[in-house]
Amino acid sequence: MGKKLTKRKEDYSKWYNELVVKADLAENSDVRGCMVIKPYGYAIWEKMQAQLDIMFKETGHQNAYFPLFVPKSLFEAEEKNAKGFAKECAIVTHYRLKNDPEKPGKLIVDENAKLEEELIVRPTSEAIIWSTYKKWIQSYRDLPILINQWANVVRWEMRTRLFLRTAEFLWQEGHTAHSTKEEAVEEAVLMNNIYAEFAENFMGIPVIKGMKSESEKFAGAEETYCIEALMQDGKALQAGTSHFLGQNFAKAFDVKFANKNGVLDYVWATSWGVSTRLMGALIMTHSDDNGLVLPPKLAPIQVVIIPIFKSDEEFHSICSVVDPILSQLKNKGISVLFDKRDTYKPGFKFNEHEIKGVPVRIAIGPKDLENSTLEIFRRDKMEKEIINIDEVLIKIDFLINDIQENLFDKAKLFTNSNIRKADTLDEFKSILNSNGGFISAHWDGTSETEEKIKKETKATIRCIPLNSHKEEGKCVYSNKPSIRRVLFAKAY
RNA sequence: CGGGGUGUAGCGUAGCCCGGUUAUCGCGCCGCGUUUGGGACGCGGAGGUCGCAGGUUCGAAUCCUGCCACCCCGACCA
Repeated sequence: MGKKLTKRKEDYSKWYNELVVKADLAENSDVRGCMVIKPYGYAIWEKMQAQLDIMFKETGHQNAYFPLFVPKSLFEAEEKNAKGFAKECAIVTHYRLKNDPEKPGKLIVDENAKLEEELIVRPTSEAIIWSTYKKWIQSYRDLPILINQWANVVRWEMRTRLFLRTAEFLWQEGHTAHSTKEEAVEEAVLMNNIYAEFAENFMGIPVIKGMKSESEKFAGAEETYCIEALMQDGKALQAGTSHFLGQNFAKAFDVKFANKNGVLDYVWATSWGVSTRLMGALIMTHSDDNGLVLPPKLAPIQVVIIPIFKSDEEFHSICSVVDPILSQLKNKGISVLFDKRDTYKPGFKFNEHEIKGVPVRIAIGPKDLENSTLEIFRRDKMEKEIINIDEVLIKIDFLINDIQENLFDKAKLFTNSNIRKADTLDEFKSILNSNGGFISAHWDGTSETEEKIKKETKATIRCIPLNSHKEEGKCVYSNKPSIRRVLFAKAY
């Protein structure tokens, strides 16, 4: 294993992969396209889950759990949705194995145990959930239903990448049912806003809120709202989506309710989700050549304390200084690790915790004991300073807030300075070839043009930004009239 | 599913073209000693069906055939 990571643009994938493995977040598993999330990586995911869960519950949602298997007849009920996912499904066809008569000790599929109806391993749960909602909904008094599910899903992608695109991934999926269109649209927008708030305030990832074009919309949705983020290599990453599903699923699964006037109507729906892909966004937004950089709000270890000692005696003197700091930090709810391992040298520990992105590091040794000082280091700026022991709590408080803010500000500056306007196709192409990033350009609104631009440049419409104002212009490709700019980028 | 590539120790690799002692080196791992304020050093050690199955040959990691797996580029995608 080499010692340094080098994040050159052309090697960005390699850099990313090495980083994920070295920081002990995850690794490729022996199962095709699947990933093992290691304890340290999972701890970050748990922190993200916990925060999202709070935000969902604050907005009236409840958690529930639905089956992993979707009978094919349910799966195909909503045609657009089924068609959209058909090419990437894992399918259960049998329920039993038997001994191979030809090869002792080996097993083969028992053809007698063929399922009457195939089961699809959920690529998303709309079908199974809406078939259930049908039983739950009769009256407007049963609405709204605001449910979220934490689950794994399977999408048989041709090419996979740690966290960004794995055959199996973890996510949350919200599925809500409403009595009016307005309320459902409001819900879809609300959840997109919650995703944006989470991304920016907790992950330190600036995002652009927008709507998907027709061709990028979720299969089965009327509108797809999304948050898009820009990675350090100039490629965009879809970080979360929230869909207004109209009455598509209600019609497909025959979910009707009696309104206040006693008239039957189809239920209005939304669904929304974020996945372990957010981990990829986190890694690619903040990390540097020294390894992972974590925002304090998501760091499993916020502060690491490294003792420097030669003898047991020295170690005990250090402990007498460190112990009160430990308990004070714990009382404040700050997660701290006292790395007292004597099997590794301090220099090794410094590097290890840097690779793992621990925001604040404290080193304390004999010199400090003499002077009542300690060394404090911030991971984001790689700066260290010597402070008096009395100041340590105040300093840590300051750093935890400051690092969180600094990471966001830095990423925001990067994103903002990588949104460029293009008014001709040549300009468009030259931006893509030199800098990457988002390109704000006029578009005639047709899927044909979008497709042609994609073929010619590999860039796609990431979103139609929600905050964009109307502006008369001409489509960068077709020259036809356009009323607003949209954001293009090469995407993950 | 098209086009290209790679399989050698836990990881990364040399050797293959041109067959020939005991399969190379680095990291990691184990033991002992010295070290410990930025990824320690020395000495010793363990670890291999050379992807699998056939074939050619006195002899195969090396040549041939088949199979399998994985990676990269396309199409697909959170």
